[in-house]
Amino acid sequence: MDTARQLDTTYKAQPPMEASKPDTATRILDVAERLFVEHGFEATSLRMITQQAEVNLAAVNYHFGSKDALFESVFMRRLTPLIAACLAELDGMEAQFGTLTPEQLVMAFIRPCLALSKDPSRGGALFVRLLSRTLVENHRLLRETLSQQYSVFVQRFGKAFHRALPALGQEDLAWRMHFAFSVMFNAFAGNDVLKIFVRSQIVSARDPDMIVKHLVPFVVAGLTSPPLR
Amino acid sequence: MDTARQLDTTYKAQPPMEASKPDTATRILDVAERLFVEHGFEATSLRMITQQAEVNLAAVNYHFGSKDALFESVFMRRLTPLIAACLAELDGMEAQFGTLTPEQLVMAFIRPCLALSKDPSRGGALFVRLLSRTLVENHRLLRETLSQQYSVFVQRFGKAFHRALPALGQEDLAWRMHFAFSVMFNAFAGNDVLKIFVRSQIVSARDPDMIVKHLVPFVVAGLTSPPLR
DNA sequence: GTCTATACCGTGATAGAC
DNA sequence: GTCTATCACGGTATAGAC
Repeated sequence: MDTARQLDTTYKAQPPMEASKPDTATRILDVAERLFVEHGFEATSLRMITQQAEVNLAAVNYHFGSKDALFESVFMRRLTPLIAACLAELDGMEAQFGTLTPEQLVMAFIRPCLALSKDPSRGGALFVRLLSRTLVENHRLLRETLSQQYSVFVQRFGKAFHRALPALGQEDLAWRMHFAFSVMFNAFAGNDVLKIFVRSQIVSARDPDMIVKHLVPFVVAGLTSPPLR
Repeated sequence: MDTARQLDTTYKAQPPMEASKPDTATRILDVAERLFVEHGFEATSLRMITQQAEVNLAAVNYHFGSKDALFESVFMRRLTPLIAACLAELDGMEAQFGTLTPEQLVMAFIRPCLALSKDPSRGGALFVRLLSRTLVENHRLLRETLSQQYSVFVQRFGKAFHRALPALGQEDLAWRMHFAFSVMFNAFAGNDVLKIFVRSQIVSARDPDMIVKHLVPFVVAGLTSPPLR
């Protein structure tokens, strides 16, 4: 078919009615992303993915190697730019303000997350949920890949936090960063820990701006409380 | 075999060398608990469980109905007493001190968790990890069961928090409780959000007392920060 | 290089004999 | 209560078509 089009370009160079299909690998990624978000990793079968993507079952293993590797690809396609955006935001704010306040630091991380959650073309709010949930759940598939690729992120933010909170010792600071990112990832994951027990209409509001409005003061208060001892 | 023993009780009423085996259902529960903690739910097959428990494969479905229901049983065997212990702790402290401080409230929840994590006969630290991780991950298997059975827990603690933090509005309070329990469950889950990125020897310390020492001030600071607006 | 059809083995579940 | 046999479905590997 491609050769035919090349030979006779007058005969519809692009099929007019048929929406220009992305290539096989991209179709798989798009469908897999949606299904992983909707049903979770385990509950999504390769046969569901390949059927909706209109590709052969074996195409997944050909292009990605395994279901695990496919998940990693789906995940990294979004996370890599997000991490870069966070680092850029941090650099930009430090260039503008010098040493940042804890609140500014928290916002340097949160703002790109908010932007991503409002951009449907990059997965939108649903993907932020998948992303956060995967980080919170400490997914076996991502432990090695992430620690190799994104140690810069923690080192960079770690230094910034150390400058913003000079009164804290190394150990104290490490714990607080750990807790702070726990809350933030959990908030974006949208898993209402308390809604498991009782339906709380208030907290289950999915509006990201609403989350941030309450989240930031909580985290900043925890970070800036008096040093231990 | 049972009939033989009943007819001739002189012939070893209890086999002497053989350690008295718990019944089938209990053996399944014990082995399943250990394997679920070690390998996770999906990675643990019924064939692994029944083999180590020395029971037939079909015994699981006979006694529990399904793998999902087995997980629920494993889980509830530990969670039900834990919830009861938290409520008892709260009642006891209120009887002693009247209206509690936010720190006392947090401790009313944390102390029973600590006790459980130090009791190997009830699953110990490993089970607390499974429990917290399951809550954090918002496991599909537990959503309905939990919200039905344990709404008392949130209602009871909600009232106590409301009395301890009278300056906060309903909405503000709900968010802060949500964040507070997020951090606490996450801490006990032992999923170091930051260790995903970089190996932090400091935070990865699994000593529960160490966790609490840093966790409580962080949570209390977040809870007691000035009301919004 | 890409894609397809198909076979393989492990999984959870279940019916029916004992 | 327990066991055997069998089922449909899961991820994966591979041989071969284009």
